[in-house]
Formats: sequence, C-alpha cells, structure tokens
Amino acid sequence: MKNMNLKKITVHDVAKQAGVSTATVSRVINDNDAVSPELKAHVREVINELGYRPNKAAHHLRSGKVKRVGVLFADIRNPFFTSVLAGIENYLHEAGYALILGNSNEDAKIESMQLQAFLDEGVAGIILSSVTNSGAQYQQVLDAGIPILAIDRIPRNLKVDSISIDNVRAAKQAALHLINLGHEKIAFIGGPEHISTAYLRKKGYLEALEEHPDIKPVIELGDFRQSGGYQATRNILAAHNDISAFLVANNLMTLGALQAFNEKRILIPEQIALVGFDDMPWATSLQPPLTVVAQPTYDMGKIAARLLLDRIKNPDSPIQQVTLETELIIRESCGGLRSA
Amino acid sequence: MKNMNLKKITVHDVAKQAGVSTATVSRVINDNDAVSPELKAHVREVINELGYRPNKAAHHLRSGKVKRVGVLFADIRNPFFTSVLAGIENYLHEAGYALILGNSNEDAKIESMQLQAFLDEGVAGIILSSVTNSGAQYQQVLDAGIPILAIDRIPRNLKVDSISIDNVRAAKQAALHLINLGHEKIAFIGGPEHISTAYLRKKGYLEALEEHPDIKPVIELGDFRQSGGYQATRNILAAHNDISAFLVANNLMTLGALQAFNEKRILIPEQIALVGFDDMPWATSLQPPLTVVAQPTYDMGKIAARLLLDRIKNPDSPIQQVTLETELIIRESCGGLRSA
DNA sequence: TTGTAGGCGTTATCAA
DNA sequence: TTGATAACGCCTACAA
Repeated sequence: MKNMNLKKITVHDVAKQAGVSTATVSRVINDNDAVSPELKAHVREVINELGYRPNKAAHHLRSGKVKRVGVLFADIRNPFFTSVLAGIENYLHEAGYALILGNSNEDAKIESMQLQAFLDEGVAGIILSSVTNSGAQYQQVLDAGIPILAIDRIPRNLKVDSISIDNVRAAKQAALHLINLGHEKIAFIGGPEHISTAYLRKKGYLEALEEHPDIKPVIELGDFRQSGGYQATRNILAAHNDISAFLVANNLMTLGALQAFNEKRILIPEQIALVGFDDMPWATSLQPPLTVVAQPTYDMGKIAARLLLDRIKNPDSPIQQVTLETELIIRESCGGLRSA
Repeated sequence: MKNMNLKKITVHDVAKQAGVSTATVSRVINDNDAVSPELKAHVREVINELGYRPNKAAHHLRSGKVKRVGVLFADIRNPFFTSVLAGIENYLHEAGYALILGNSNEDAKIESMQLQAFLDEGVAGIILSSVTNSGAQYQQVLDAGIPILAIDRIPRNLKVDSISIDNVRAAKQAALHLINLGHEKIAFIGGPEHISTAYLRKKGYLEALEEHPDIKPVIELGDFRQSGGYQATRNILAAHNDISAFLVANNLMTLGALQAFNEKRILIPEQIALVGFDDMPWATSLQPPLTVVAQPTYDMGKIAARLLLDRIKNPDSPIQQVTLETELIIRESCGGLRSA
C-alpha cells in the first residue's frame, strides 16, 4: 500500500536531478574518463541523495563485464571444502565479486552441466576442483574466453593456472615419518586413482617405500568418504595381522579408519600408529590427538581467488602453477609424546 | 586465431535461420503461449542446430525475472553449514536456480553489505541465518519485494518463512537424559545470547532443571567456536570440582570441550558424561562415540530451498514456520553402553 | 497463430 | 569536457 516510492531509480533520474546527461552519470559511476572534479562531486551527491544503485544486469548486457565467479567443487560435503571456500569467499567479497557455488558431486555429467550453467549465468572466471583427470571437456569454457583456475585436483593436459599442494612430497614425508619411527608394516588407504590427489599421494607412499626395500606396500583404495575409509580399514585388518601403522590419504577416510579401530578396540597409538591428511577441527579433540599432514586450506582458497582475478584482469600473462607447502603436524597418534 | 565462430548467437540468428520472427523464437524458448506444435518443433531444432543459449542478463533486464538465490550464513566455516548448504545447493540446482553464497562472519555490518550485494546482483530470494536477533534491518530487502527465508537462527519480530529445530525441546531432552542417568551436577556450555539458537538451548536446559529443583544450573557462555568451548570448559572445571556431566550447545564447542578434557586426562564417560549438539562426521569416530542431539542438516537445507522457491512462485501465500524434529542419538559418551 | 516494434538500464560512439 | 543517440539481447503489447 505504502510502497509508492519503490520504482527503480535509474541513470535518467540521476541525470535529470543533477542537470547532466546520462552519459556523464555513467562516467561518474565508472569513475572513468575525465569528468571535471566539481561535476563528478555533484553527481555523486545526487547519487547518494537519491540512493541510486546501478543495475548490474543492464551493465552486464551492455558492457559484457561481470563481477561474478563460479566455484565448482567435486564434493561440497567434505569439510576440507568448507575451509577453502571460506578463503575464496573472503577474497571475492572484498574484491566486490559475487560467488556462484556449484557441486559436481564427483559426477562428470553434473560437472559439465554446472559449467554450462556458469556460462549461461555469466561468470568472469571459474574455480574448479575437477572430477576427471583429463582436461578435454573444459576446452569449450576456455574457448568462450572464461578462465579456469584448477584447485586441489589438477587435471593433466589442461593449460590453466592451478593451485595445489605437493601431494607426492606430503605423502612421502608422512610415510617416512612412520618408517623412521621403526614401523615395518605400513598400510596405505588411498582414493580413486582418477583423482589426481589420490594418485599422487599413493605415489608418495610408494616412493618412501622404495627407499626401504624391506618394507612391502599394503594398499587399499577407498572412495575418499568416511564409509570408504571404514571399509578399507576393515579389509586391511582382515587380510593382515601384522600391520603396525596406517597412512590415510584423506580426512573423511581417516574418520572411517578411526571408527573401525574403535569397534575392534584397537588402541592408538599403542597397537597401531596413525597419520591422517588435513588438519581438521577435530584433530586436536581426538584421543590421542591426531598426527596429520596439514594443508593451508583457507589460504589456498584466498590465493586461488587472487590468482583467478589476476588472470581475469590480465588474460595473456603467463600461466601459473602454485604449489603450497604442507606441514606434518606431529601429535600423539604415532606414539612417543604420550609419556612426556 | 581459430575462434571465428564464437560470436554470440541470438534470437535474431535463430529467427532468421528458422524463417520466423524473434517473437516466435522467444515464445518457444519460454515454452509460452500457443505456438503451433510443428513450428515449435522446428524452432527447437534450429536452436539445437545453432547451439543457441539465451542471454540471461538480457532476459533479466527485460523481464525482471531471475533464477538466482542468495544464501547468507553467519559462519561459513562451521561444518554444520556445509551440510545444510549441500542440501540447499542440491535443490536449487535441480530447480535450475543459481546459488550466490555470502558469509556474514557473525558481523552485522558485513551482513547488511552482503544483503545489499544480493540486491544489486539481483536475486529472486534469500536464505539467511541472521547475525542479530531483531528483524528491523531486513525490512528494506522485504520492501524491495525479495522474500527472505530464515534458517536455523530466527530473528524475533520478523514476519518471514522460517525453518529451524525446536531448540528448547532438543536441549531439554538432552538435559533430562543426563538427569535420568542420575547426574546431579550438570554444566551447560551455551553460546552468545543474541543468537536465537543459543538463547533457546539455554532455555531448554533451564526448563529441564526447573523440574528438578535440587539440581542447580552451572552455565558458561562461549562463542560457538572451538576455542570458546575449550575456554568455557576450563573455566567450569576450575570453578567446580563436582561436575559429573556436560551439555554443550554446539558442535565446535563440543570439540573444544573434548580438547580440554583430554588435556586434563579426564575420562569420558567414566569421570564426566558428555552430550553434544549436531551429529557431525566425527561423532562416531571419537572414543567413546559421542551422544548428540542430531539435527537433520541436509534435509533442512533442501526444505529451506523448497520453501523459498514456493514463496517466490507464490508471494501471497500464508507465512510458514517449519520446525524439524531432532533426535537424541545415544552412543557411549554418557556411559552405559560400554559394558555391553 | 504469428509478426512488428518499442523499451528494459546501461554504456560506447560520435559529435559538439 | 559534455551530450545526444544507438545499440546490448530479450520480451511483450499490439496489430495483423
């Protein structure tokens, strides 16, 4: 009834009120060319006075420019994602960009639908943790002039900026930690081989063992989810009775392993030493606190967003592959500190 | 060099190729009026043939319609959020809506900036877990004709659709569980009082105690984060030496409490019984597995999205306040099952 | 049932 | 430095 005044205010209203042309208003909005400082100030005043807000759809349509980024993750329910996303969101927000979120749910079909949706919606760039390992299906996005930033999982043969950790080195370091502690039967729970992080972490584990030929690999592959870690752990426990240490290649699978250990009343670290991936909130709340390979998740998100916006501003600069340091945080799940 | 053919295809191209007018093409796109079936089929063929995709910015500008929803959470880093978000994303994606994500980070200033950004960006509706407890600052959004769906935290005095759990009942049930187990010194770790869930859960705890006048409340308020739960637990432990049970009103604070118990080598459930909020992935991986008040987070997200889209389609239907059932999942952190 | 034409709010071109 | 004007791609009276 009383909302008489909610008809949208446009450049025309501002122009009329300020006694200038719409062109001038537009120039002021975009802080563009050389509008005389006095005029600029005056127009700004009128803009505030009227509470004018530019229409982004019209801006987009006319100029072709958008301040909007698509973020497409393979598994939105993994807490690893939450932290990375928070970093991305923080950076984008401060840069005045909107964040469009998608979940491919580890499904290549859905992934390509989501990418298409991003294109339809109009995004200036895309941050992607890809489902598959080959980069072919992303070419049409690139051809449309939309840059992609690959995060965490980096498809082969895709010439785009990327940010990840050194997965081989991280896993190798964790495995060597267990070896140096004297373990000779070390099981590895990995993920689906088509996921680059899974493949590379397994490689790191194997590289560590190659330096110690007397230690034979024991490998079981899960699905990077809790249930998969649980099942893989049970399988290993059933097939071997002499394993003294586990290296688990992902956060949720580590929870699954713990669940299996608890059920069998296996004590950590007395009976089995455990190293997990990702320093998640619960790591310090477990008893014993968990030794983990920590990734700088939040910073990873921030840097990813920064790299992408750089690319958007500068489409022809050389491609960057950023690798972040991981840290092996030694707590008590491999023993040693407990007696201290 | 070779991208000659990436000039955008428009309704005009389709119209020309199909030998019809742009109006007809538009009607076919929107599956609208009565275009003769044959013509419709023919135009559709041409659309596929040319790979035509409607320009959403133009559509939005001209028609005023958008298939885009803003989601604004108070703390994007809380894993509770991840699960709710996944539910929202799933529903929106299937309905052909894009999801714009924002994080207010428990800051009312940022919250209103984000809301303004949503308005500027153009959204058809907003899902909001609000930072403050009073609804005044949301009126301008509502006045702009954009519906809000309040989720989890429901501001007072705001006449909008909402979805939440019965926080009073949930906390009361948890407290009564501890009382029925024979505990007479039960500490409660709550959250900031201006957050509705925090306030209501504390109320539930107090209501339970009112039924047992011999039990005196012991309350410490944290910040809903891990460090807050840790500190609150330490405070209680320092001030009382006869507490036999803890009820912690949020997931991350429960992790903080656990951390404090571990540090002091306090055994759960032998020395202290513990009930937490939210059935998070780690609950079953803890030793002992955690007794919790479980919220249907994923479904909460799905239902939230559905309610909002209903509202968008039907702006004048009566306001709905949906309350979801919680479940007290009894595991082993209050004792009892361990010997089984 | 189909077509014509004007305009959504902005920006870019051109002229003044 | 500023203004008039024509698009951007689409939708929707209105006319046929």
